[in-house]
Amino acid sequence: MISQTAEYALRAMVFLAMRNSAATGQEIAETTRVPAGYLSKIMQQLVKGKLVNSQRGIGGGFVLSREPIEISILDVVNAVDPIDRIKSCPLGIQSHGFNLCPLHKRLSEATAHVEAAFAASNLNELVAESKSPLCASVPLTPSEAARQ
Amino acid sequence: MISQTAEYALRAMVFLAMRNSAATGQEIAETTRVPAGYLSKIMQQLVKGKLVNSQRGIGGGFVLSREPIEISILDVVNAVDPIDRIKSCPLGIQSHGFNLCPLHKRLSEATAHVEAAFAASNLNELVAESKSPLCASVPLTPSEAARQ
DNA sequence: CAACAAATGTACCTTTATGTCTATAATAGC
DNA sequence: GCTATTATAGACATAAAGGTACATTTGTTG
Repeated sequence: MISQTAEYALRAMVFLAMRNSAATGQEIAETTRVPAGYLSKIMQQLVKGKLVNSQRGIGGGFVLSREPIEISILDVVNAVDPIDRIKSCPLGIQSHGFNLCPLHKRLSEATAHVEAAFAASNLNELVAESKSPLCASVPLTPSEAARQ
Repeated sequence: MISQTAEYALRAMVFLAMRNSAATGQEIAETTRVPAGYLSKIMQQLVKGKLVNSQRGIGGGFVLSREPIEISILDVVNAVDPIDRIKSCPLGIQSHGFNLCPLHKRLSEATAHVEAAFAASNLNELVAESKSPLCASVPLTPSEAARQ
């Protein structure tokens, strides 16, 4: 449904939303169980997407650039892994203007619905319903780790 | 949203649904603009998934194994590229039984909705609304071809 | 200013998805 | 049985996603 990268980005953003202070890449990586090196790349994308601010040096780290309620799941996903909505049929008929064939109409509708759901949800909701930071307060069992 | 492979599989299935006779891999590939070699692998997956029957030799090819109305988009997608619905939080907490954290709950709901939409749609619908075979009755313009 | 802590940038590696090619096996018609 | 035609199977190639490692830059602190 969403890429691994988007999943990682969402975990990091939810984690940041639960904190009031800056968090280092290391902290985020450990808590959200994302490979540290890879996370740093993702964080850079989030910085470029203006969703987080970064600060180097001691006491530095990453902070949300605006209130959690102002950031949707869609914002996060789009920052790292843009959903490209089907707008014209990939098979290329334009004889009906920009109509899509029935198949691609349905695929496009499904995408649109997911986009709408993601756009309607914000980080504040996710935090408000959480007691523990994400789901990460319990270590993975070996079989769970294998499934990752 | 769906993989390239699933997209190809769907095109092939819609094409088959519009025909009453068997179609060879070559025919399907040309009409649906799928690389012939790759399509043949996909067709094999559809055979294994019991969605189509195959017949070798002269006059052979592929045919739907049951009525188009009996085949959903979800059937096709699952045959080639199983959607793995999030059932337990990938971060591995089970302290609330099998509850998901709010983030993964939403992702799971989005997936479920797409699955339901795909399950509710059948090949017959797609064909009934189509005049031309898929959207493929008009050749691609160079710019469209580039976008593929 | 020196030393350190953190993000940033870059190069490389691994795995998976996508695509190509060739050989093999089955089927029908002759 | 022979041949043409078709699917099947597998090896191989390429591209993209995911992941690792390390050097570089920037800011903070003393």
